[in-house]
Amino acid sequence: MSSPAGTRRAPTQDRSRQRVERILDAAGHLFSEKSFDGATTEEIAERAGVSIGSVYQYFPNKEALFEAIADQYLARARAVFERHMTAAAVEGGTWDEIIDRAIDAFDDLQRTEVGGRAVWLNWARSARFFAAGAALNEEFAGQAEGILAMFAPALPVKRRRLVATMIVEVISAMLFVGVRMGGQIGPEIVQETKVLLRRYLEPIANAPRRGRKAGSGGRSDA
Amino acid sequence: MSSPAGTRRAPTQDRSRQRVERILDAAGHLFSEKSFDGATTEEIAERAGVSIGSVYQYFPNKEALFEAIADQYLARARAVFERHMTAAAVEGGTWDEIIDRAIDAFDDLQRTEVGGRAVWLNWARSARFFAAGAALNEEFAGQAEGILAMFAPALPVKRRRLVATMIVEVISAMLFVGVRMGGQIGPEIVQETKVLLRRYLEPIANAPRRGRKAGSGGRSDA
DNA sequence: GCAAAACGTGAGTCGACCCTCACGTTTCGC
DNA sequence: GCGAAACGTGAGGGTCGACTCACGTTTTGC
Repeated sequence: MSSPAGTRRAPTQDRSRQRVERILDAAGHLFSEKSFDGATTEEIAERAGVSIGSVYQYFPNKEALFEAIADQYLARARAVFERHMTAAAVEGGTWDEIIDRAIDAFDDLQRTEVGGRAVWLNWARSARFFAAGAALNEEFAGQAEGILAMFAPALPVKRRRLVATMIVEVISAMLFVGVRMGGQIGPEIVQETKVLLRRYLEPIANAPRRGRKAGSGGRSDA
Repeated sequence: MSSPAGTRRAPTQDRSRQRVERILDAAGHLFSEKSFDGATTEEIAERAGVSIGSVYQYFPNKEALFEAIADQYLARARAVFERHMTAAAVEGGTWDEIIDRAIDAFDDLQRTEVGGRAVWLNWARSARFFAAGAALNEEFAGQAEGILAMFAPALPVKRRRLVATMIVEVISAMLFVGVRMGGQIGPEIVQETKVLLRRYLEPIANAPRRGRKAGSGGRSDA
């Protein structure tokens, strides 16, 4: 994902590394405020307190800026998500707690990471950015599937995929609402999303966690 | 919403009315395939089989094209939605049937109306189009609230608004998935969305329809 | 049939924006 | 301290795309 044609110098000094950070931060803000096409490279440079030439010193073109942001966000999302999930697994959390943690993790991430808004706003647009978005959804759907496999082993594999997709889409929708609302999601929306997913998933698996065989008292979930 | 500054001639002959139709159709397709910024006016004219001059004969600028599409879509959405809802009310449908009908209505609409994809893809982007999107969500949330008032009178007003918002957001998410998938939503996603909403709304109101007092056996729904 | 109005055309204008490059400045290695 | 490498700059080139306008064609009203 790093510049096949038109490679640029990689920053080696501290000064330049900080500048690259500032550029990416400015780009993230502007891409989420005005969309990829709406933001100009000039604006990005200005907001970063840098000349336009400096931007192109490290990024071959405008799209590379977006890709760098998407990569950063993906990495952070992966880390945050995994941290929450393994913590929940190790601490022996209940099903409900897993859901709550997942939603809180994304809420946190969205609240602290500007790149997230930029990515969620722009990834569905043209075929150009489809890759980044598809990677995100694949990533998360895969994680969700893994968790479903743990907590609802009786669920048929094919249906497991569908349920995982629904979970990811609902959470995506919540994040998108955040983008629409200018970056922050109201806490009552977050809370209600937990309710929504709990009720959806309740019939699928409500046993505490492994050991007990799934299906004891649980519905069949056609 | 129709051109305050830079007004253009309104088509009076049949020939020109058909041309305007073709232009809007082409614009709808291109806006949903390549986004508002991605589509050029030249392309739109070409796809409509019309010269660029003809486009500007009836629309003062590119944004006016989008606004016209949004208006058309809003009108059709309102009509389809109301038709389904009043039919359900008159025929004395159950709670579940109302949900199914609502989802089917949107699915239908999205499947037949190109403007829908254009609107859903582009409305959240810049502040320019926020109005159209806000109008849509207001419209639908209001409708949902009305139905909730009918079927779940015990639900506090404040919470009713939140639940209505969640319903609209979930359905929006489904429509957005359709846009991502190139225009069509898989039937299994549609089906699963019904399941999702049914389970979410089940504790809120599952009495058949008025007459019986709400809350008979139903949970309190904190 | 004819004038007038409506309609249709597309080469051309104008501004915006991505990106380059030749030249100046700072940091590094020794 | 000094040469070299890395870094920083911003005016300007080149392209692209929204929009215009002067002129030709079709339809309408009578």
